[in-house]
Amino acid sequence: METNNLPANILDPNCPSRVIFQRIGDKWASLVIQVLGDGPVRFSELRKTVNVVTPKVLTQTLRALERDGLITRTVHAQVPPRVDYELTAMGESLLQPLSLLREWAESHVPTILEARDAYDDAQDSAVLGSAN
Amino acid sequence: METNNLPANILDPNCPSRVIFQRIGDKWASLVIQVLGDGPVRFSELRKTVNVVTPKVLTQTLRALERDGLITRTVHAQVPPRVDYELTAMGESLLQPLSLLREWAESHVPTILEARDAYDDAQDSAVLGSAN
DNA sequence: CAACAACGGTATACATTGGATACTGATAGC
DNA sequence: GCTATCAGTATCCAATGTATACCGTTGTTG
Repeated sequence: METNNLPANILDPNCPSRVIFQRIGDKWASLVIQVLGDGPVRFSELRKTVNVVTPKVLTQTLRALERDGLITRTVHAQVPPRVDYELTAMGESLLQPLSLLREWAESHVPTILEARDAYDDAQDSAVLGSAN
Repeated sequence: METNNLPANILDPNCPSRVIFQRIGDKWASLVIQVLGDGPVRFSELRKTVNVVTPKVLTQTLRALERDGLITRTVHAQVPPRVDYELTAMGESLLQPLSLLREWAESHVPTILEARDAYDDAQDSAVLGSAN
């Protein structure tokens, strides 16, 4: 069964690859996946590790990831309740691409901060110049 | 000069690496960078290629990328005006990590769509079941 | 010569999303 | 019975994104 006869195209708003691409680039989803890379984590633990997300948004994020088959949600019948979130095999396969992006970000911090300073200085002097 | 004596940590909301990580994961920024991978593109062209972004948001995105030193903005003194956006060397260095993520998304489309169907079906029957 | 088109935006109003905070239900321990 | 723990919901408000109209400049067209 060929479900994928059209070429995937990130630039087509109707292509599912676009939605998926943006899901994994999501502010919280990408962080959650990386935290879960070390093994299962419960809700409150996740909330502490991923600084700082509100319970509502964390729940939304986790539900979306679960729906897409990237994580599993396991409820333990205990009181107080214990719910573990864990990467699926597909979720784990995302760790490497995400790590590369994270490493890129971490290694370019100094350069980017310099670029910002230079840009902001240029903006400031342009404003001052136009006031003359 | 060591500006980076603290270890970069995506999970620390005060660490610049986090801000940068989220900028490159931004809905439009990541698409713009990939479009610019083929060479300089002007504003209206970009707007057509990256379906479908409003001019306000595209401008915001481009300004942010320019400020971070990932793209350059070149105004040609013509009428009607011509403004070209182009990747810097640093911007180009982002192409490979972003491509990996894009390839991941494209290759996992069928699996994720199946996972969604299964999840939604399970939700539906749970709702029906609880209504009995 | 007046109206229009092309381009790169900006301005304004509105819809959607995200965030802060309070609260719930179940139960074990005091 | 009062309190704490945990995994969320509910509610309200702020920030962000979107749709759409509009601007200035100048070459072209009628």
